[in-house]
Amino acid sequence: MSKNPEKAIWDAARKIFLSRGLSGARMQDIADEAGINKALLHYYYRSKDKLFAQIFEKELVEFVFNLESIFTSDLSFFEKIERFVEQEIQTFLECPELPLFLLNELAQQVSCSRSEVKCMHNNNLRLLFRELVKTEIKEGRIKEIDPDQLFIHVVSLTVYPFLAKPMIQAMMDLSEDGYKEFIQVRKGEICRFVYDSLSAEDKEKFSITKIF
Amino acid sequence: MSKNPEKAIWDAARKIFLSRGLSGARMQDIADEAGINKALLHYYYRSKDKLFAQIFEKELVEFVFNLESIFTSDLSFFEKIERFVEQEIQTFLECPELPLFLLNELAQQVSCSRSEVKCMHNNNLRLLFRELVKTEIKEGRIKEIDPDQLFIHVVSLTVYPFLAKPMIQAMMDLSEDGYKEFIQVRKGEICRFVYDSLSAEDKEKFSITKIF
DNA sequence: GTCTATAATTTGATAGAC
DNA sequence: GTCTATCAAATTATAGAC
Repeated sequence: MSKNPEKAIWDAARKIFLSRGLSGARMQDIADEAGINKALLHYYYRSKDKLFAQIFEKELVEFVFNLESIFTSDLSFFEKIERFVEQEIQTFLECPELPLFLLNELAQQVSCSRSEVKCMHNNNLRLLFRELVKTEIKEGRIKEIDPDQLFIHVVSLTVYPFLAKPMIQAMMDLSEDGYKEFIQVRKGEICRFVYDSLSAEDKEKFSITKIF
Repeated sequence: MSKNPEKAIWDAARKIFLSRGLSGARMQDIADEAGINKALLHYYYRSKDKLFAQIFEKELVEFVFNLESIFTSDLSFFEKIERFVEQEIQTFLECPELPLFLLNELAQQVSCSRSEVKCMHNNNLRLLFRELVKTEIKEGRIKEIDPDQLFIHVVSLTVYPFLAKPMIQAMMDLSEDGYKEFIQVRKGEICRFVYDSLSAEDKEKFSITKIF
């Protein structure tokens, strides 16, 4: 390795874990990627599980934390949403495996009462957003909507295309560049879609046909 | 096992693979789940990889195939979308691990030129939807929008909440029942959100502030 | 067909020289 | 600290009795 071994191992492990997950990753592959010997992994990080746990927690905390700052800024509501979408997309274009990695490993956690999950529960991202939406509704700037559902709307529209990257590429026959182009265009499309929906006049309400 | 062993093994393997993925699954666990001996797994399915490949392909093909029928029905456009959302949600409430399983294993595929992926590429789901949207736009019943983006919008809104189940439960402090309730409510919310957006009057167009 | 026993291989982890 | 060599456990796969 060129840099110090601890850092080299961290970077290598992050790369391998993110692309193959905990159970799919091999210590030998991490060592090779880091350009050092397998024994050094254990010297610096004790075990595979400990190494993974540290990386996973850091990625998760960082990810959640990054989002909070946006909603405390002094931008307008739609600018906040736009900023949110932009930041998510920028993050995931730089590291496309991140969302699938996080969600997949979260789903594998035996106990969901671990510190990382607590950090999500205790974060005020949801509360911040809830207050923002309530205000917008009260002021009559957007339609009535459940803030939690709206939050999931925005996150879904933004994150899903990264989770489904191979499926989207296959269905739409996109090259790597074509996919990135699709995502770039999508940035604006998401904002417009959300804006249109929240600004819509009240017409006859869309009634759910009971099919089942 | 009570039923015939081949079927028992299939069901057990499906369950284990869906919850833990290929690399996380153990042949011993599958044998235990099926109530038979490990050697029988190999007798019926040769190897772990072959067993997995068969199950994965079946799940993927079935999943894609089920969706096509909706868009060839004689429902109205919004009823088709509603039906699509309902069917997806029903499928995933019955098998919540399915979406994460499919997307995760698709992302792990070394070569994305395998038959399963070809089946997606060659399916006409996208083309069917594209024509539907074009017609609606031409007839002036919905706003102008790229059909591909709209398709991903609808799928995102529907599928993401299942992919992010643990995160949503943690953030919103939901029990198992609370989560199901959230999803049920969401069914209507998605339809309304999409309907509102596609029906919105043209106002001043939402301009993307250049932040970066 | 189904089992027990075991082989063959992979893989996480450690001992010990330098 | 870093390496080579090796162990111990886990895991896929098979041989062979019944």
